[in-house]
Parts: sequence; C-alpha cells; structure tokens
Amino acid sequence: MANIKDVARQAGVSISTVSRVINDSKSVSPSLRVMVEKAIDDLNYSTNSIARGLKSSQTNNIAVILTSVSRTFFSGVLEGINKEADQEKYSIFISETHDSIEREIKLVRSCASQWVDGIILASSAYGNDMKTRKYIESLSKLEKKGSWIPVVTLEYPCSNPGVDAVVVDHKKSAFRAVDYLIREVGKKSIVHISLPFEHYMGQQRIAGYREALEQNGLLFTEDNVLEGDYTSYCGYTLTRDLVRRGHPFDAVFCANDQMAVGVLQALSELEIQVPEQVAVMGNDDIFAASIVKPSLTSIHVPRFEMGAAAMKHMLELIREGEPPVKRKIITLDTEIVERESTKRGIKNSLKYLDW
Amino acid sequence: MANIKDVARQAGVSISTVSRVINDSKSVSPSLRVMVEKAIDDLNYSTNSIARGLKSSQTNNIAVILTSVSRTFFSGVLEGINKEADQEKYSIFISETHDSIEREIKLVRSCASQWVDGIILASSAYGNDMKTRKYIESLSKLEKKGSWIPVVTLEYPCSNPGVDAVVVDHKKSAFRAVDYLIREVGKKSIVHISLPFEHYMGQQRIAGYREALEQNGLLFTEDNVLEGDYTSYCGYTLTRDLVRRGHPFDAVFCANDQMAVGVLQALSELEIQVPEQVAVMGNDDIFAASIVKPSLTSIHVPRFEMGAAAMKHMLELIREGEPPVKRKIITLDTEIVERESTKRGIKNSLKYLDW
DNA sequence: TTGAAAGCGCTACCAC
DNA sequence: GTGGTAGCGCTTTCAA
Repeated sequence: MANIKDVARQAGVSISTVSRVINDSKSVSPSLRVMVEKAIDDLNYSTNSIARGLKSSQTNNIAVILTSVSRTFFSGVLEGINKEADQEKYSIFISETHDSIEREIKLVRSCASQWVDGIILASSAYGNDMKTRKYIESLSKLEKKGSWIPVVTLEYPCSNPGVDAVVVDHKKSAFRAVDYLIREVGKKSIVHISLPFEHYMGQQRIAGYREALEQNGLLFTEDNVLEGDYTSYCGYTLTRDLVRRGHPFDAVFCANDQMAVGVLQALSELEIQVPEQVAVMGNDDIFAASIVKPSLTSIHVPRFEMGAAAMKHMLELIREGEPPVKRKIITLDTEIVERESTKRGIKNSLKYLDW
Repeated sequence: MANIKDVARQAGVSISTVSRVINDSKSVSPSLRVMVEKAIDDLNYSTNSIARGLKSSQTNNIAVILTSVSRTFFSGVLEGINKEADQEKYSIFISETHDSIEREIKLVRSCASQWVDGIILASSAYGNDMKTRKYIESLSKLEKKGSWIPVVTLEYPCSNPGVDAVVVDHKKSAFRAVDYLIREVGKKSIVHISLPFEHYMGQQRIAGYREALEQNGLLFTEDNVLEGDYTSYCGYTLTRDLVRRGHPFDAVFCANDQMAVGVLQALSELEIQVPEQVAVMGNDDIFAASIVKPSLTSIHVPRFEMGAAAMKHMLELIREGEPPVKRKIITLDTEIVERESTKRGIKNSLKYLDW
C-alpha cells in the first residue's frame, strides 16, 4: 500500500500539499488538486489511520465492550449503536468479555491504549475486591495524550459516579411485573428466578419483586427466590426441582427470557397447565418470547433505543471533550408485553424482525 | 496516560531500556528492570499500540467483517473465532456491513488502512459490476507497509482465487435435505424457499434441490422455487400466498431457519397439519429450530467450528507471512437434525446453550 | 548492558 | 498557495 510520500512523488508535489488535498483544505490550486487526486487513484492510496491517529489523537473508533454478542439482548443494542454511528464518521469496534472481569479490564486497557475516542461498556464488574474497585475507579480517568476518553455503561450505572450510563429501572420493572401477576393474573405464590445474586441488576429485580409482594399484602420468603445463571437450562432444572420438592407456586417470574423458556419447557413436560396452574413471565422480550408456545409474557426492554441513546450520548461527550460537571444517567422505559403464558387466548403477534 | 518518555524519566533510565523491559528483552540488568517495572506501575503506563504498530507494522488486531452480528448464524461463528483468538494474543475487531456492498468495501479499506493483521470476511459481494469485481480482485492484494494482509472468507469461496475460505458444501446439504424429504418422509411436491437468487449460496442450494428431485425421478419446476429474503416474514407470506393460490405442495424446504419459522406460523394459522399434510425443513439449525412448536427439522451447520477453523487458518497465514502457493478451501460437514416438523412424535431435545 | 538517534506515516506550524 | 520540518510514541539499529 502506497503512502503519502509515494503519492507526493508521483504527483510531483510536496507531502504537505497531498495532506491538504486529503483533508480537504481549500488552500490548494485546482491544477495541483487534480494531479494529486490522480496520483491517489493510480496508487490506490488510502491514508494510514494509525499514523494519523498518532498525530491527531483522534481515531474515529469507538469501542463497544459487551459480555457476548450472541446474547440476544445485545444484538438489539448493537443495532442501535450502529445506526447512530453510521450517521457520523465513526467506526465501531466490538469485543466480548464473556463475563470475565479479567478480560474486561484487559480489554478496556487495550482500547484505551489504542486511543479509541470512547468506550461503550456492558460491564460485569460486580466484585468488591481491590482490583475490581481500582478498575472501576479508573473508568472515569481514561486518557489518550492527556485528553479524556469518555465511557458510557449500558444496563445499569457503574459505581463510579464519574461514568455516565443508559439504563432501565430494573426495580420498577420487576415491581410492575409482579404487581401485574398478582392483580391482573390473580396469582399469589410467585417464585422468582433471579440472576446471580451478586449482580446489581439481579438485586434490583429482587427488590422490586419484594416490594410488589408486600404492597399487595403478600409475604416475601427467601424460599421463593432462586438464583439463576441466565441460561434456559437453569430455568428448566430449577422448575423440575421445585415440582419434585412439592414446593407450592402458581407463577414464576424470571429475570430473563432464556430462563423463562426453560421454565415453560419443564412445565410442559410435567403437563402443568400454563397459565391456569402456573403463569410464567420473562424479562427482556427477546424474539424467542413470541416464538415459543405458549408465547411468553415478558417485559419489553428497548434494546435498540438503548444502544442508540448510548451512542448519541457518547458523541456528545466526545464533542464536549471533557467530563461533564454532573453525571448523566439516561433511563428508558420498559413495558409489559402480554402473551399466552399469563393470559389464555391472547393473540400472539409473531414479530417479523431479523434475527 | 503516561508514555514511554515519562516512564524513562521516572525510572531515570533511557527510553531504549524501558522499551527492552516492555518487550521482554533479556539484555537488561535486574536492578534497572525492577526500577522500570516500578515506574510503569506507578504511572499506570501501558504501551500505545498505535505507535507500536506504526513502527512494527504488527497490530495484533484481526478484523471480522460480517453482515450483522444479530444474525444468529454469525453469533456462533464469532464464538469460535474468539475461542481461537483468545489463545493467542490477538484482539478481534467486529464490524457489520448489513449486506451493503458499499459499506463492505469501505470497511475492508478502512481495516487495511488500520493495518489489521488479517481479515475474516462474510462477504455480500454478489454483484458483477465493475466496482464489485475490482473490489473482489483487490482482496488478495491487501497490504500494509508492503507486507500481505491475509483474508479468509466465511460460508462460501469468494470468486477471487487468491482468497482462502472456510465453507460448507451448500449444494450437497440441500441435496441431502431434499433427498431425505423424498425418501424418508415420503414427500413428492416439495417447494423450495430460496435466498435472493443472485446469492451464490442460494444458487448452490437450488442446484442441490434440483439434483435431489431428478435423481429421485421427480420433476423440477420453477414454480416450486420461491425467492426469499432471509426473514421469517417472507416465509410467512409466501406460504399464505401458495395456499391461497391453491398451489399443491406437501413439503417446504427453506434456505434458512428464520423463513422456515414463518412457514410454520402460516401453516399453523391455516390449520394445516405438520408434518402430515406439509413437512417443513430449515437450514442452519439455529436454536429457534428447537424452540418452536412443532420443532423444526434443520440442517446443522457447524458455526462454532467454522469460526474456529477460520481463525486457526488465519493465524497460520499470518505466521507464514505471504500468500500460499495454492488456495486452501476448508469444507466442513453438515448434518440433518430430525425434529417434529418432518417426523411426528420425535423427542425434541431443547438445546440449553446460551443465546 | 546501556543510550543516542533515526524513522514509521502523518499533521500542523512556520516560512516563503 | 506551497514546501520544509518538527514531532506524535514507539522500535531498532549502531556505538559506546
């Protein structure tokens, strides 16, 4: 690949002139401009963004660090991010942590050292050890050449108050879900399959679950809260286990849809009627919710909007160039999407989106 | 973020020495090494990979260019790619073309100009116009600082014979699927919902479909081949349309699972028995195939292995440093996964993978 | 074993 | 309008 020097030689002009043409400066005569453009075309030259970045400290790259792109939830988020990025000249750089905090730390460091212009992060830094805390601390102080690299977290606010976030109110969502199960569906013994207990989001949902029970005069018992691990397999086994133990319940609220699908599968095998005997509710409203039979009532999380909002906010932060005076947390609304797993005979509109 | 100069000053040594420590050269005295390491730690220094790349022309970044990460098919591929990359020191850089050839061309150029060490590409360059051909031509000649940037394509071999690929035999897969529908399921009027006709993979599958019919003494008619667009919506509408027109058919073979899910939905609404009246078969075996009811018979494509093989091969190409004498096309095997949409009463083992 | 200095490809500043 | 040149942060000779 030719470099700027080659182009200059080929066109018979100085490097400066070539640079001016590339960067669209007006102070270059039409004749020279034409010659340079021809040389660029002849040599199939394209400017080396590494070297450019080294000088200008602007790479036009934005890193998106997620736990896993195959987690359906994040696919939608990515669509939103991409949509906003496309309109500007930014490229997106996706990497995956697979829920490993070590990998997350390594990736953030690596992105910073590559001088990305910003980082959109779905963190799994739940721990409270020294190393994790130091890492979280560092998130608001990432720099390249002395200038600030903004970080925006997804899903929940990171514990560093210097980092902005785009979130949904997990507690409120869970509250409304359980309140709905009690008041609209008429259930009384609601089991909650949660996320790993250490996860902030899981804790929030448990809090919402509890509040809904108590406000409706029902008893909160720890027996009814099961620790899940995101997978549909755990929903499946936990449910079979509940039934085997003869634990009484007439509804299950799961912290994500994958687990709820596992619950449905187990109930179907055990020939337990949904929703008459047991109603099931998920969270996130991924497309699988509308595909399973019975279709799954879930809480719709605006994933696309979440990604778009994160990117939009990121662009603002980059434009401003320095940490905002006051932290900004953008909260998006969720809503319940009612389907057959809580209400018999409801018409299930299969979503015809790309997946 | 501190730079190497700062570290050198802090440690009271030369830049060269710091560089030696960073790059693990042995020719540095233990005492100095300790001082430098302390300085690095104190300043929280991490080496700027941009500048490093500028000099060494090795960035340790590998670009993965896909149509869309939310297309379930590619999620699995990414897992495989990541698994292999993790073992080495490479970072993965994912971007999406959304089936736009312009975007694809732009991305490849941009990656090359960022001096990635290699590009794994799921191309949508089906066109035959001048620009596309020139682009495909260029794929085997990507360079940074005069050294070759290897490209490996996924899913199908690109028409440039200088580009290696990891693929499955689409024609053979389709052949086996249709042969199975005829001989095992006993169907005779098989409709094929294809990909957009211009797509190489779609053409291959149609060829396999045709061959299976003919080898089994059935007539191939163009009426039975419908052009699809990947979405479940098109499977849905095409099926309703067939039925409305009174087109006779007793099986549908779809070029992907999404379309097959749409077919199932339409048949269910029309109260047509699956598989007795109409058997349905998909392609790819994404997890949705095991979730729908009736569950969907499909062709399992080893996505994970595909990604892993592509990455493995990429690392070899990078190690060798120059184009191989002979093009290598790695072909992986597919297999039929039998479920309820072609065989009543078969036990459906829901896959408990992460999705 | 150590340090000085050239140079990777580019931009930006300063002269002319 | 144009060209010369310093320098971004790093690696890599070459000398000492």
